[in-house]
Amino acid sequence: MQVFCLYFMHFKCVRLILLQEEFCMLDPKVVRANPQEVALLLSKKGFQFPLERFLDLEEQRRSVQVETEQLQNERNTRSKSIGQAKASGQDIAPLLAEVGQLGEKLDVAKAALQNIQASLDDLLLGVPNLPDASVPEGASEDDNVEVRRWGQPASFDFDVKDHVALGERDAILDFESAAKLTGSRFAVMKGGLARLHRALAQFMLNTHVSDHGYTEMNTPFMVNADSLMGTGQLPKFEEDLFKLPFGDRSYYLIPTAEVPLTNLARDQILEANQLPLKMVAHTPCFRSEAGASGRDTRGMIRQHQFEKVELVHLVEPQRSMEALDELTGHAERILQLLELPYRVVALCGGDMGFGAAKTFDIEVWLPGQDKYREISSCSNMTDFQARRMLARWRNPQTGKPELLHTLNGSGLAVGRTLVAVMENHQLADGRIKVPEVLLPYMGGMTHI
RNA sequence: GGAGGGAUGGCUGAGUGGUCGAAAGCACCGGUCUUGAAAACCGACGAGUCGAGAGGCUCCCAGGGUUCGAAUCCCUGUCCCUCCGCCA
Repeated sequence: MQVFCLYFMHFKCVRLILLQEEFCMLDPKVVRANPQEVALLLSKKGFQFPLERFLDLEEQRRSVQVETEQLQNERNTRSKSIGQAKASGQDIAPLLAEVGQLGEKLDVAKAALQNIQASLDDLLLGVPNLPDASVPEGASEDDNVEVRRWGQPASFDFDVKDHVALGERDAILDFESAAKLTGSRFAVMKGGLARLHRALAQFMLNTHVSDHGYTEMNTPFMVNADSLMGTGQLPKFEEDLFKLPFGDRSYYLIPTAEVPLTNLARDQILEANQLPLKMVAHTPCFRSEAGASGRDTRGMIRQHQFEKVELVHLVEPQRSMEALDELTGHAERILQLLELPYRVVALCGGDMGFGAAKTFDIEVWLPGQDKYREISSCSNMTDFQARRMLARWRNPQTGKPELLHTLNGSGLAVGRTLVAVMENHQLADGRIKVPEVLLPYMGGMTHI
């Protein structure tokens, strides 16, 4: 409780600070106006902003753009006068001669501008979102700050098994078969365990729809490059994705439903009365885990394919930090109903994702590993994704389209939740007790 | 897979080489009227970008091309619709 209060007060301060600071987003204008401050904030995330190069490119862009626009203006004016002369039956030959080399000069200027612009875009697309002022300093997960705990890890009067050992009975969790079918980092589930896995997903989906006011969505599991650009997985993190060549382009398997759900707002202008838009989807997720060889190779914690129930909010900018608390709470509620002890940590700058301004991880207690492990990650992306995908709403106060704020969080990762249920609700004989809230989904099965 | 048609502002939809960033309607916003609201009427009303401002520039699916000048003509691609074939 004490922790909670402290956390809350802290949060209030942060909101105040945010209101004063204009540059809580990665707006080109903002970068231009406060390059030093931006660079400083980004360094909190462990990112070194190429300040010199940016300022240099900006300077070039400015002068070339002015030149180009002047040439265009001249051309437009002259073309217009040719049209008028022609209409009034005058001789236009001398006018045509005058415009002669204007076109060539314009082409040169345009090409130069395009080059500079492309370099600038390249640079800016690779820059992560600015961390919120409340984000703890730090380089790795060791610097994350615990915000609160729920539940008491159970003490067992027998030797606890991890989920891999528990799954060996009758091969209900079968990694060997999966390796035969596909390769490493896949799993086959059987019988009651497969059903429990399905029950978990159904239960989460139902809870978010019925109790938390989300709209259930069903989306494609493959997306195009534009969508991944919008949410920030591309261009920087292509090696984390499964890519499917298709004709002369490629589709990608979604690494999270955040991609299709958030991109629904791409190139849209939403009316204020449509907000907040809260969506939930149950999808498989595919990750190459390129940078994780050797990590979590045992068991179901880190797979190439897993299922997840994902929560996405699209909200007015002023409300986004509030929405992050709400979203995190919705994910937590699933763990509470499943009677799984967990803690919530605020990620430090160095551990945060590319597009996030603020992230809470929820870590569930795993008796088999004797530690808390990530089971959900809830982030406020502020306007970072919205800017990339041009997702906007019409602000009634200004009458103008303005960028939305986007948030997402797992509610929850189904595979990891299954692991947590197995390990936390295991019995001395190696069976698993089905949590009460899942009984309606289990067709009379009380144990597995 | 074959044959056609289409893509224009928040939406519907006109516009086939020269003041077209674009008619009209709807929606939204402001006002008149009303106890209040609705209706009616009047007015404003796309977005981005540069600029202190005046104003400039860009954008009519995307990318190329023709032209002094392209929403409009040509080429390529994407998506949508209709018909035929195939299909869970």
